[in-house]
Amino acid sequence: MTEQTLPTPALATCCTSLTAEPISQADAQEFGRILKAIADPTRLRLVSLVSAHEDKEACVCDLIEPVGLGQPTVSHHLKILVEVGVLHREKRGVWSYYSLKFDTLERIASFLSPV
Amino acid sequence: MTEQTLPTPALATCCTSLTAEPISQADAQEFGRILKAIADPTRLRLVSLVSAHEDKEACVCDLIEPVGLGQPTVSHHLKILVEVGVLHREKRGVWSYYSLKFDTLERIASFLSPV
DNA sequence: GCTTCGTATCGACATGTGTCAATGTATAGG
DNA sequence: CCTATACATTGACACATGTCGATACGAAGC
Repeated sequence: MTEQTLPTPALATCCTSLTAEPISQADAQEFGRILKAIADPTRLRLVSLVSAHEDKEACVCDLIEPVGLGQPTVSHHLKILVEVGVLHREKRGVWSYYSLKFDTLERIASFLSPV
Repeated sequence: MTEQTLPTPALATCCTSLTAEPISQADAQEFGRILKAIADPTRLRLVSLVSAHEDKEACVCDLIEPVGLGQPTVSHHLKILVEVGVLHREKRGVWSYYSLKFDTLERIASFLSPV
């Protein structure tokens, strides 16, 4: 069964830029939320491992060893990344397969990209 | 007098990508450090306000009111942004003028940008 | 030198965060 | 059913972080 991320809190005109004009408090909150999810070494490695993995997806068991943390901790981090829409989770049988949501990452990248 | 940011911890071949291959623990640490500095609503607004301000620079007194926090708090946030090389600080007389360091922001943006 | 003004630093506090061990849940095989 | 497996959730803990008030610092004007 394919799961869904949070309903994107409707805001931020299609392509808000950090440096073009003073961003709103709401935009700051929203982008801060996503950035906070990425701004952790372990989660950066998780995103990296997932997107570089075979078929561009990975289950939890694929990630535990390379990351070197316990299974609950890895699951915890993955949940955070799914919640902000950086990763996508699809459950097949007993396994949870995680994959990258390109558009979210691209939105952040172009937001940060200076004019 | 013009001040200097931390000596960039030499690593990360010119243009590491988050999604191309599994990033090293060191790269994760380094990019996490910068992202953590940006991943705060207040600091996002500060960066935004600075880069959108007249002459693309601003002193602390310009930022206190729009951000709505105390002066020590604003100084604190600015210091964090300078430490990771997102902002540049130049002291002229009694004022500290902060400006954006484009290259750092661009490095982060291209790091996050999916292939 | 004293005062004033713009910033920086310090100490304290509440809150948030990363981690783990233990436990819960759901799917697949026998 | 019973068990084994893969994962999620919970509770607890140490630690980091955002904020403030108070204070220190340093340049400029008198």
